[in-house]
Amino acid sequence: MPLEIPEVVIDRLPVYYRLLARLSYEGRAVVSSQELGEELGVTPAQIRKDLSYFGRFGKQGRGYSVPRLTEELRVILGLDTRWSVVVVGIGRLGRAIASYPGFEDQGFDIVALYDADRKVIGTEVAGVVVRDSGHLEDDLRQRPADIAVVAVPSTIAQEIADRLVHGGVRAILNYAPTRVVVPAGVELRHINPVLFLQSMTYHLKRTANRNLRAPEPLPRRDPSAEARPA
Amino acid sequence: MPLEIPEVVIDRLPVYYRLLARLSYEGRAVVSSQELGEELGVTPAQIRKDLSYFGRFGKQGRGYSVPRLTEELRVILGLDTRWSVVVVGIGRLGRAIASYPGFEDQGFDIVALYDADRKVIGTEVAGVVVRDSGHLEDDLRQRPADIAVVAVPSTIAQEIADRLVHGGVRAILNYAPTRVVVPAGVELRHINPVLFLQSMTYHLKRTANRNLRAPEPLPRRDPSAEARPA
DNA sequence: AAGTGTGAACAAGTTCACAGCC
DNA sequence: GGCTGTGAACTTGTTCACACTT
Repeated sequence: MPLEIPEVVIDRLPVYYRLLARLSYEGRAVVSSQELGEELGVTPAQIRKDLSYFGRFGKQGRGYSVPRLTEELRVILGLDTRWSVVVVGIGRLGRAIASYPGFEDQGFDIVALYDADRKVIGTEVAGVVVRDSGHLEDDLRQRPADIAVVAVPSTIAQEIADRLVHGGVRAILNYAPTRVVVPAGVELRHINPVLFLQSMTYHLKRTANRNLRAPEPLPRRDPSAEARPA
Repeated sequence: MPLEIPEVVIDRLPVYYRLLARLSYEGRAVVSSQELGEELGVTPAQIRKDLSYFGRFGKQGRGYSVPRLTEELRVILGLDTRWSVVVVGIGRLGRAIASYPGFEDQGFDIVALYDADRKVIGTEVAGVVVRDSGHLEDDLRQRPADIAVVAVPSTIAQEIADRLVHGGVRAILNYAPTRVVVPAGVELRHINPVLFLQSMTYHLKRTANRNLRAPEPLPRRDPSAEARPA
C-alpha cells in the first residue's frame, strides 16, 4: 500500500467504480473478481492486483462486498466530496457540456460558465448565467474552483489554461483539439475525438477486404471476441 | 516493418500527424525527432522508434522532410480517403458533434443523422436532415457508412451499436457513458469525460495541501477545516 | 470449495547508446 | 557534426499460480 501506484491503475478505478455503483444500485451483495472481469473485459487478476494497491477489500472464498467496495472506491477517488467545475467556452460544445446532467449526478458542480462573446455573456445556460471570460482570474480568486473544462477554440486554449492555472484551478479537462501545457501538479486530460477517428481509420484501411457488410446474423455479447477498450 | 505494430504506436500516430500537418502548413521543410519530441513532450527515441515500424523516412544528419513525413502518415492512417460517418442521437451532444467542423476538415463526411424522437426527426442540423433511427439498418444497407458516432442514452447504446454493426459499420465512437461490446474486427473507442474527471479527483484529493492557489486567503472557510483526513 | 492477495514469471513498452550515413 | 534507425538494456505493466482464508 505505501508503494507507488501506477497511473494506469488510477485510470481504471473509475471504470470499476461505475460498474460497482451499478451493481450496488441493483442490490447485489457480493461479487468476485472473476465476474467483474467478465463484465469489463479484463482479467480477474488485474482487478485483484489493482485493488490490492489500496487495501484488502475482499474475503477469500467469497469475493468483494459490493456496497463496501463501492464506498471504498468512492473515497479513494475523492468522490465523497463534491467538486466545483467551471466551463470556459460556451459554444455548441460548451453548451452541451454545461447541460449534461452526468456531471452533477457524479458530484461535479458546475459553478460558473465563461465566454468571450458579448452575445453569449449574460445569457443563461443550464440555469447558470454566462460570465465574461475576462473576469476569469478575478472570479477564481473570489470563489476558487477545483476543475475547469475548456471548450474554446484551439488558438486561445493555451492562454485560457494559463489563466485558469493562475487562478488556482488544479485540474483541466481540455476539449480543444490542441495540446496545452500546464505546470507539474496540475492535472490535465485531453479529449479529442478526431484522434480517435484517425486511429480507427488506420485499422479500417487494413480490414477493408474482410467483408463485414454481408447481412450476417446479429452478433451478441461474446466477451472473448470483444474489441479493445478505450 | 513486417512485424506486429503495437496499438499504442497507432494511437500516437495521429498526434504526430497533427503536429506535422501544422509544421507543413507553416512551410517548415525539415524537422528532427528531437524537436518533434520537445513539441509533444515525448522522447525523440520514441518518435524514431514509432516511425521505424512503418519505414525509413528520415535522413541521417538532417532529420525528416516535413511534407514527405506528413504525407506518409496521411497514407498510413488512411487519411488520403474521405470516410463516411453517421451520427446517432441528435440531442445536445449529437448536435454539437454534427456541427463540429473539425470532422469534415479532417476528411470525415457526416452523411446522415439519426434520432428516435419524432420532434427531432425531419429537422435540419448542420445542413443534414435528421432521419428516423428506425431506418438505420435499411439505410445502411442502401448507403453503407464506415464509421458511426453514438450519442444516445446509455440504456439504448448497446442496441444501437448492435444495429450499426449489423448494418455494416466497422468503427464506432461511443459517447454514451456506458461500455458497449462489439464483435472482433469492429473498431471501438469510448469517450467518457466523467471517467477523466474521476481520475483527476483522485489526484486532487492527494494534493489538497500543496497550495497551488494564488496567495490570497479569501476562501469561505478556514482552510484547516477543509483539510481532508489522510 | 471458492476466491483473495501477492511474489514471481512473463510480456509489453520505453529508452539507451551507438553504428552508420548524410 | 548531426541525426536516424535499431538491437539491447531497461522499465513498466500484466498474468500466473498458489499459499492462505473463510
